[in-house]
Amino acid sequence: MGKTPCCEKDGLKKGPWTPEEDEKLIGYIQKHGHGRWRTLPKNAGLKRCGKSCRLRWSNYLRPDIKRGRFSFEEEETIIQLHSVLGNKWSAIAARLPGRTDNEIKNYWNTHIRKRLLKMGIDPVTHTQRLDLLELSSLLSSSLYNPSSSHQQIHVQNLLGNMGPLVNQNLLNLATTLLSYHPKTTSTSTSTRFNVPQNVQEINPLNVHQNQFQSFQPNVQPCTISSTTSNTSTVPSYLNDTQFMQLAKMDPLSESLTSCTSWPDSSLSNMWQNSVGEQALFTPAESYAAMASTNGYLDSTQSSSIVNSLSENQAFVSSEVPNNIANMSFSSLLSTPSSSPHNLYSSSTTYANSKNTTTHEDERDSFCSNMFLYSDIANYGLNGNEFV
DNA sequence: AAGGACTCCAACCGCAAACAA
DNA sequence: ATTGTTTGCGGTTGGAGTCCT
Repeated sequence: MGKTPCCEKDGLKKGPWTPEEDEKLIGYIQKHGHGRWRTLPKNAGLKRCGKSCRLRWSNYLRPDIKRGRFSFEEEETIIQLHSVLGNKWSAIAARLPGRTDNEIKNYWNTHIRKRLLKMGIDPVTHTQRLDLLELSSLLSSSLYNPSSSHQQIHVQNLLGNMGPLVNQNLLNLATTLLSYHPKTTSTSTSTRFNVPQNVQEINPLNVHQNQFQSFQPNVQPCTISSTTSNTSTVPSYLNDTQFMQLAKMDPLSESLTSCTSWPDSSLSNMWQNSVGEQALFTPAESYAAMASTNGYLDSTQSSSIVNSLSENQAFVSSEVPNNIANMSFSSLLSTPSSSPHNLYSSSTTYANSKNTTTHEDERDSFCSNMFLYSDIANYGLNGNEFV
């Protein structure tokens, strides 16, 4: 099945197209249609190969091509489709009217891919990068296991290997956590940690709820507004301790994952004190986040939950001060150390960000939220089931 | 102001599937 | 069924434009 390369004949032009060539090509196709691409250039008076003409037409000159920057909706579609289709650019392009596979491919490689890497998301698998999960787990266990000096070395090696993907905030935090172990120091909680100022500004709950809901309308965020919510599905016989015990025994149990509000207990107070009045997490999700950092779970349970929670995982525990509790792991990933990371903030809710939030900044936030919930979509579960 | 580094994207290349004879 | 041709696709490259020092 030989193939004679159509472009190897002498005298055929390569490289950028001139306006005159474009004109000739457009004129010919409008008059005759493209017909056979191989014979087109000769008929149209172009010193180009048919392949080059086809590419120029389909990627640039076609009248139905939409030019200009990608909209949020288009970006959302690309990411969503890529998580299902992979690098099937033509299949993705078929779902985006006016966009070409080449354009989408370029946009993915130059913008989206980099942004995902920045957020610690593997652009191939669309999941949290394993090395970062491992770091998360190690940091957590180092916090609550004073004898894990070998793990501290491991963490430091890991940080070293991650190179440019780790920003100064993460290094500072890791150093701080490893230096000031809560169980090995006798200082008060308030002085135990030396968290960089800009880290304290990160609030994982300032998400774009509208975007989230439009992306995954069947998932309803759980709002914890009252400790005695009458929407509670927690069995009424469960008190604080029993809730914790049940969660400890079987954190993925149906009775817990179906909880939409807290038992009437100090648990909810603790959680709300940590994250504020409006929380997007169910009690079970919140518990899982706390339990995984408190070491209540074994490694399998922990990693399962951390995987499920994805971006939602927060370093929350009664022993961790609020400024750390409010911080999601991914929010520490590589960003210019001179500017606060606004991964979870909108331009209107981020109190300490500059008012001149850029389009790219908004996309960062938008993107992160989409991935947060595209994982849920992948599991085919609703918000209360995915713990 | 200069030039080196970096980014972005149009265009190219090679492969394989689809089609035609 | 076989062989040659066309088309489509995804990865890669080159160079223009921009940024940084």
